[in-house]
Amino acid sequence: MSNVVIHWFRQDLRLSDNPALLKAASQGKVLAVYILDDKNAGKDAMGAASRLWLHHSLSELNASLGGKLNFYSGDAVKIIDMLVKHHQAKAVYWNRCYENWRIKRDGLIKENLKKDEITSESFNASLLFEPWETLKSDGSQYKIFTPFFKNSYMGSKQPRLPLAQPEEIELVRDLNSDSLEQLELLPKTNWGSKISSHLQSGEKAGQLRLNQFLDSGIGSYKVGRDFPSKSSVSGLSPYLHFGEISPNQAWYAAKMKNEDENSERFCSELGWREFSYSLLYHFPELPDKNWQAKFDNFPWRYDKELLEKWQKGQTGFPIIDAGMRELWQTGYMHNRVRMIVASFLVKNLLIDWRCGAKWFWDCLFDADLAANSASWQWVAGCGADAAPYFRIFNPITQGEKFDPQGQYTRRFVPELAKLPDKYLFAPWQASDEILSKAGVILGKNYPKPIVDLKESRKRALSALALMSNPTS
DNA sequence: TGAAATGTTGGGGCG
DNA sequence: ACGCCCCAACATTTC
Repeated sequence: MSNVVIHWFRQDLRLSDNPALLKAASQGKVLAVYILDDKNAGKDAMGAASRLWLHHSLSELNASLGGKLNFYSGDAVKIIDMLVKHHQAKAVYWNRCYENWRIKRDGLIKENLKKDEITSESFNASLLFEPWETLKSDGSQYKIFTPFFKNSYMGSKQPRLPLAQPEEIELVRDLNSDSLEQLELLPKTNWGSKISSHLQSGEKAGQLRLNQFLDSGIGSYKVGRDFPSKSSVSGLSPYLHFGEISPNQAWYAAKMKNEDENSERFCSELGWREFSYSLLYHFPELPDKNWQAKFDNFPWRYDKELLEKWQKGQTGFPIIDAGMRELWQTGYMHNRVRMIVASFLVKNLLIDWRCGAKWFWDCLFDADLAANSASWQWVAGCGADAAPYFRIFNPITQGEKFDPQGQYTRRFVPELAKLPDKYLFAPWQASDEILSKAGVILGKNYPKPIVDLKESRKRALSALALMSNPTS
């Protein structure tokens, strides 16, 4: 047997605070691999934006490994087996993932390795606490966020402190591996080249983003995070998703910076990420099935035309269109706006939350099965600790409240840039004179609203009320 | 991590 | 000075 061990990179595309890599580096020569496994992912295979981000992230990781990262594409079960045999590896190390398809696949791989008497060990590198560590005292999972977070994250138990990166990794190359380009992660459309300018992936970029957030964002996080034109949010979601930084690094960096309401709020947002993972782990069908079964017969309306108008940012509601265009153009959407556009799709258009989740899955750099599924279910009202069915955002009010000067909306809906603030979020209410002065022709260079807010709100309320209480 | 409808209060105009 | 109406402004309830 050789002195080769395998470190299998997955959602841990970093060198620092990487328990499995640290272990591997201490055990022998390391064959570092990344496997693009669309076969086992099936319907949960990555979307276009994720792949683009991943491509550049892998490129960065490869560079930091001196070009010695090995790429493969295909069924990881077969590829790991092949690699172990070919290199006579004595051990395989990786950090755990929590999507159902990955859990199943990794379990199978672990079994196979055990049969062949090859050491394998997995670690936690993606969560502050794993789903089986955050159970209630009776062994069941938390269904409400506040006690989940309070008892699991604000008690005596502290998350693991971040680990240093291995001092030295002796890397070995597999000359039969693919090149990064052969994974074909880059989009072939020209959407890809435009959106690439909004992308800074990799561990270094993640650390930089974290430091920028600590310097200029976190100080006003609690209030500022609701305003899409401010840069108070962390912007860390894609880095956390791909493991370019760890939640432990973010958690302790925030706590070290300050222990005030702002850092507390940021940590609780990390908590929501953990809550989503807990939900996904204990209810693997979270991406496909209503967490609350009473929604199973809800009369969603499938309207392709309306769905497409929402996707393209042509709904006639400026704050909605701004958000949807931000998503398409930048691979990102501000959290407050995500809630507004999601509420609009699900409640005003009565379109199934899964249609929205699917679009986000394809368009977001930070697309994350746990967070995306849990958040859509939260907005739709069918999730755990979800928004009550009667909470329906008014896109006019929300725009006025959270983008009062309209910088955000004007940036992504430039055809309305000259409208005065007063009418920016409801252009159809402006007089012909004001509209023409601003160069706006409704139905021509900006759409008329695709639904009546008041009517659609009423329609949603009665449908949801009927579902909640079908007898009355 | 809402919004709209409804209820209450209090100041000002006015006969 | 008084009652009455109007209507913000705020509070409470309901969906």
